[in-house]
Amino acid sequence: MPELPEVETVARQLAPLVAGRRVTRLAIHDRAKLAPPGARLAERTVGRVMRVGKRVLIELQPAPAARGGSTGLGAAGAAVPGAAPLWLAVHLRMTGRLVFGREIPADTPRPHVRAQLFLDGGVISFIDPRRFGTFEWLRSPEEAVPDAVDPTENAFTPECLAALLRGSPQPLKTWLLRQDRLVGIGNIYASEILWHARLSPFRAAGRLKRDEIARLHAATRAVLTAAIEACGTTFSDFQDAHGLTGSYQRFLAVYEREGEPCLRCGGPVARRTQAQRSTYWCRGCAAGAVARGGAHSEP
DNA sequence: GGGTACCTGAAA
DNA sequence: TTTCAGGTACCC
Repeated sequence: MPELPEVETVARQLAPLVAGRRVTRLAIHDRAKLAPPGARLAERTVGRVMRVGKRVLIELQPAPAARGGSTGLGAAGAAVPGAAPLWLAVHLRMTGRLVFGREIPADTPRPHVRAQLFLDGGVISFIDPRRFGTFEWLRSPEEAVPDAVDPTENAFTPECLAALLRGSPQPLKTWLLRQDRLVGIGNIYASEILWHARLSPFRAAGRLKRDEIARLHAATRAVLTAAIEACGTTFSDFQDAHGLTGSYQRFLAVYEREGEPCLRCGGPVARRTQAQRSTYWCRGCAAGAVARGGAHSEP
């Protein structure tokens, strides 16, 4: 379930459930996707849980006994095992989910449970049918910060967006999926954002006019904000006791609505494969922008 | 850039 | 049986 709003939702919902709990052990049920942490895990305490880009970061604070010096160094200057900060960075990719459960499950994990972090009074399970998800150990959250702008942050302004777009010949939809310019937008929200901005997915990203960039900026902010408020978009309805679900699917304007009437003009929603992914858009609504800005192989 | 690969399950 | 799926790394 992972675009920016879904990952943000996971981090927000997980944080209060796990903060302050003591770590007991980590279990990897899948082939090793995660190297040993290189530091002691037991006796650490879960600290912050946050989203960075599309990843969830879980802070594992040093064990109290090892916390004596804030430097994490012993008297001889050697690193004290367990004293260094440690962060578990999880990328959910296509089908990954992080679920917190209060009961410790039996030794035989449920299907698709690839890893579990056992805590006092509960367990964080990583469930991932397609096994695309990834784990990584970090020493600080800064290591996860991508060289790209987070569209929910204040630094994301129309001027910032204009600078990012400048010179790119890529079609807008493809450009929005890049993670090295703006982080967090995936296949659902790319189509949704462009519909709200009344822009064709096939326009060259670097050729937008000032007012079009303003519309794209506003739509990006509005769609992501609304999706976060709705706790993201959920299609499959797993019935876990503590599974996370969102409700933004009720607000989707074009995604998976091929042939249905456009909510704005009533024309049919179109679908076309673009860079091996489905793009949904309304020809009629995007046509105005095309007429003014010039088509980029508009079908 | 585009194409392919990584995986599995659901739906057509 | 084939196609499609919320992502990204890697190949020419």
